[in-house]
Amino acid sequence: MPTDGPGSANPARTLGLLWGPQDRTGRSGLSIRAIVDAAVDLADTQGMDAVSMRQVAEKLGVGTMSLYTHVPGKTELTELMSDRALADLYRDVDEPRSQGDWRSGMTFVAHRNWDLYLRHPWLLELLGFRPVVGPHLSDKYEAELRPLDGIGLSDVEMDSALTLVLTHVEGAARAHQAQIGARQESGRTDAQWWVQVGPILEKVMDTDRFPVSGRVGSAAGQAHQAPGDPRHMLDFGLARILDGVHGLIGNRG
Amino acid sequence: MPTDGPGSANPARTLGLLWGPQDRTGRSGLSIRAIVDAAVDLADTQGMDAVSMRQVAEKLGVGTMSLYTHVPGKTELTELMSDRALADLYRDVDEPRSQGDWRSGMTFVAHRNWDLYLRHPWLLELLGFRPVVGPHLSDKYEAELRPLDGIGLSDVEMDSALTLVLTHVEGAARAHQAQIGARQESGRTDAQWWVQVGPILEKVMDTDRFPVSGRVGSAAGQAHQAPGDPRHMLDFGLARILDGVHGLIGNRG
DNA sequence: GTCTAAGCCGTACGCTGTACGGTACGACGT
DNA sequence: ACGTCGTACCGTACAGCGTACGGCTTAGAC
Repeated sequence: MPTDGPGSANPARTLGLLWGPQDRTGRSGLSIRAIVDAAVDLADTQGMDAVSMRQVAEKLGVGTMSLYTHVPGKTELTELMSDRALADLYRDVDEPRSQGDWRSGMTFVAHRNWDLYLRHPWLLELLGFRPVVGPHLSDKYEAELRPLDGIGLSDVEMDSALTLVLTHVEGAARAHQAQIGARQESGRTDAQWWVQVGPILEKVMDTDRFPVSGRVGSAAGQAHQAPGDPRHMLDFGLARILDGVHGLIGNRG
Repeated sequence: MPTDGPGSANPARTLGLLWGPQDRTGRSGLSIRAIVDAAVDLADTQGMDAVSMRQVAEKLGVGTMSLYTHVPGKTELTELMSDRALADLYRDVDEPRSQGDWRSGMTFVAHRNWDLYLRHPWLLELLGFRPVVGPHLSDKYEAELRPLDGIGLSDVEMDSALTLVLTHVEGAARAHQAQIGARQESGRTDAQWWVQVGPILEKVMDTDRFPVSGRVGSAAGQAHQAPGDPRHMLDFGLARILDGVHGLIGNRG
């Protein structure tokens, strides 16, 4: 019985919680929705580490164990959180309707997901487990597939292409979050980090052993003033990926 | 002071540990290398959750607090682990030398990283923080840049392209690990999961509201017999990405 | 009014990382 | 050979975690 990391032991139970009514309140006003909202708020403001059953309960003015009346455990709570986080940004399925070409549509999708991760960075810590198919994720999936519909991809290719874009954004967001986190932990900006660490690395990495990476690493470091630039990474990768998808269409004739 | 999540508060200290001598042993045979090896072995066989200071110490037949003589804390230990994990696969910098075209070279790089994550899945849990620039990562960076050298990319583009490929592989590996983890947690295969959950989803997702995703999701589910196919995801994405990079070269003339 | 089910929650257990202070040993100066 | 000192080692303790268990309290059915 792991104490950490989401991943419901009983998917059916979680599905019931996700799709069922979440507003049924008990006699102290407690409800699934209230619990999840409190947890999300805690995660947004103080990070996922602050989301403990004790702290969520305290925020609600309720005993710790009362939460277990409504939620089977922390695993399920985090799964509910990850669906709730999508509620803000994907309320209207129809918004990015088929206006414009597919490329600008997918760019919109990518930036929307980027914003999502900026707003709820803790989502990155919950990902990487069996996808939680909640109502809001379904809306999201529908909305994000539409730009790819009818442009010459097979159904399976549509799914693959979307997954590719979403995975890329997730990776870029993870890199971005890495910078933020490390920055405020060390109290140093990236530029300062580069100034401090750069010389050490140059000393330890003799150019004989690292001819290519010495040159390239310096160039990239100079260009970004940091060990990496997630925002540039997002745009560069998205451009290459969309080019690749374009080629997939073209080759069909 | 966070109790969880790597990210050294003192990067210089970690750098010293990474690049300095790790074999200096005390009077009970304890050394940085021994500690890190024990931790890696624990993570490989029982997952990252099993890597606690107490368990590592017990595995070494040593008191828990003795570890702190050699390692400042768990944060630094995990950083040392992530560099050590690269040791097996990237011992020889020169192996994937400029034989063959760049495309097959990068395919080799991608599969090598895929293998890395299969062998040490816990690496995925440590990523997403400031990159730990250890000696083995430096070897890796050098080796992986070489296929891209001299094919018409700028230095910054070389770095971007490599990052793109590596991020993609990481995402695919994360999806793969999600399947593994959830599978052995629920005791169900993906096919069984699909059989169990599929009907529930079809009932709850009326086709009026989800016209595109209903069709595409079914097709993808049928094709993969699972909510996703990480291995297919790896190949499909890599092909699109390399096509995109090829286009970047071609456009230059 | 009574009974029952469900909501609420205090306590306790085993786990975590690590601060602190004490012990014991290896090396070195004399 | 002997005292001294730095350092390796480690026992204990503390705050925090998820949650099992059992008891209390209350709303609703009859």
